[in-house]
Amino acid sequence: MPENVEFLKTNALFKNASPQFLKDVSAAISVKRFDKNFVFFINSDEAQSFYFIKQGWVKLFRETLDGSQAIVDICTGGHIFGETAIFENNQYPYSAEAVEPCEIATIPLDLLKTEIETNNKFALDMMGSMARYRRQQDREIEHRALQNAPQRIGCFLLRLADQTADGGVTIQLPYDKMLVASRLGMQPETFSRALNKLKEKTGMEIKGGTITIDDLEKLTDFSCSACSSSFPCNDLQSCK
Amino acid sequence: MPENVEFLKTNALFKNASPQFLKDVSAAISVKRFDKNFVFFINSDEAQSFYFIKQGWVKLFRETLDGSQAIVDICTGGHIFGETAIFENNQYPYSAEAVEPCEIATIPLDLLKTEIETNNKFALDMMGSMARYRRQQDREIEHRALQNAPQRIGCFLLRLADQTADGGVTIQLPYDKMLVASRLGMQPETFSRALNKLKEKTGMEIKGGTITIDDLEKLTDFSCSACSSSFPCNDLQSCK
DNA sequence: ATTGCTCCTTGACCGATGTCAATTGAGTGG
DNA sequence: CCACTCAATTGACATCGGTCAAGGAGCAAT
Repeated sequence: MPENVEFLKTNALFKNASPQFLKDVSAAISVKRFDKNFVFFINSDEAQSFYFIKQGWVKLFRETLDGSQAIVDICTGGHIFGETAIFENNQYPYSAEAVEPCEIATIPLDLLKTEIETNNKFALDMMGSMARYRRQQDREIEHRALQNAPQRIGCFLLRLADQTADGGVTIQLPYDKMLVASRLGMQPETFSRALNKLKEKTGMEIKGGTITIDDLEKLTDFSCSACSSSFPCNDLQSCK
Repeated sequence: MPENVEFLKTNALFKNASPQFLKDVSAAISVKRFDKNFVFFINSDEAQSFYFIKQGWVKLFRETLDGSQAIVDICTGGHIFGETAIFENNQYPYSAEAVEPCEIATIPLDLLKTEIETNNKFALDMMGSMARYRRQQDREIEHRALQNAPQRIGCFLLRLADQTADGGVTIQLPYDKMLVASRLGMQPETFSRALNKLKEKTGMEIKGGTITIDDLEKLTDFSCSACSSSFPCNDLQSCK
């Protein structure tokens, strides 16, 4: 396997990639650093490439004419984005922007398309990846419908936390509180207030983006009651 | 193509199905009528079959411990459901219930799985189907975040209406108002009030489940302003 | 240390939606 | 035709979250 594409293996999607695909990608790939706020593409742009995140966070979103944004997803290292354009007449179905400096590999979509069409194992992995995303979206819709703001935050924190930890747990917010808020579909003000309520209910400690809680169960009791998943939603992988 | 499976072709997913698959399905398929409220399976049941709707409406949903439901989808003739269990360790990821008497074909999941694994064209169609569903879900999340209740209803009606019609249009609600309400993620009371507001704003006429509007543009003006899709969201097919 | 910037928090207020209860209306079966 | 049931509407009220505006806190550049 060519050295310069070895990092692809951190994404399960590529575990059955063909040698030919890897060779082609190796020849065509471009890895670069991008500044915060760099826009990779915007919704309905003609798609030439998909992207693999080596490091940093990227925001996927759509926006209305009046400027309000709906976050589609927020991805980080090991994840790809823009690949769904294959099934959308080669148009990106959302916009993508770096939310912090990041290191990104750009790969021609054609190669991915060919690989899907010719390598059945890969196609299966792709479907698995799409199904995982679907599950995540379904859960998202359910959460927005059935959980209130503090519960949604709690659920979000649980997914960041090490579920196996027994004693106290420290959770680090992966990015801005503002961004977490929009990721969860609420305003920054609401987020701030809801986080406070969560603190009251569970006795967690909050210092900037660092949150410490001595008993995870308090959090699950509070958050997971309004969710259809059985207790810790550990089946929820992050995107793709 | 065996006669007793010809109806499968009403779903684009099966247009590249292999002769062997069709033959196997033909031998294993069971087509039956089911009463209203019949439960095909519940969330996390072990999956043996997937289902093809010949006629009637089926509700896909998940529910929390305390009994509140989140509608995943509401499907009708030509659509399949339960097939995603393939990617979910053979467990159904939601519950399915008939919302009216319907005619349903039951088909072993194994056959579908084998076909996906061995027929690449079919696999590609499957991915297209999954991508379409994904687009629908993304749109759904966006709608819930950015549109208010009357706008969501308007958007729903637009998708039911014949977009090409120029003069007056008559729209028939496909099922109970209660069910429409939960499909749109709101309470029946809210739905009732929001529909009234929509009526005021657009001058539509409502008689039971029949809605007449003389100018569709009034509806798009009102509903589509809070949506990122360019005007008539005609790219939105119903599920699968 | 000072300035300026952005993120975050807090307060006050309001509108949208959910909740509870009562009533009306339509369809069904006796 | 009447009683029953369930869908649908309507009213009153509570709650949640959004909006607007005003600080405060952290941080970088000077």
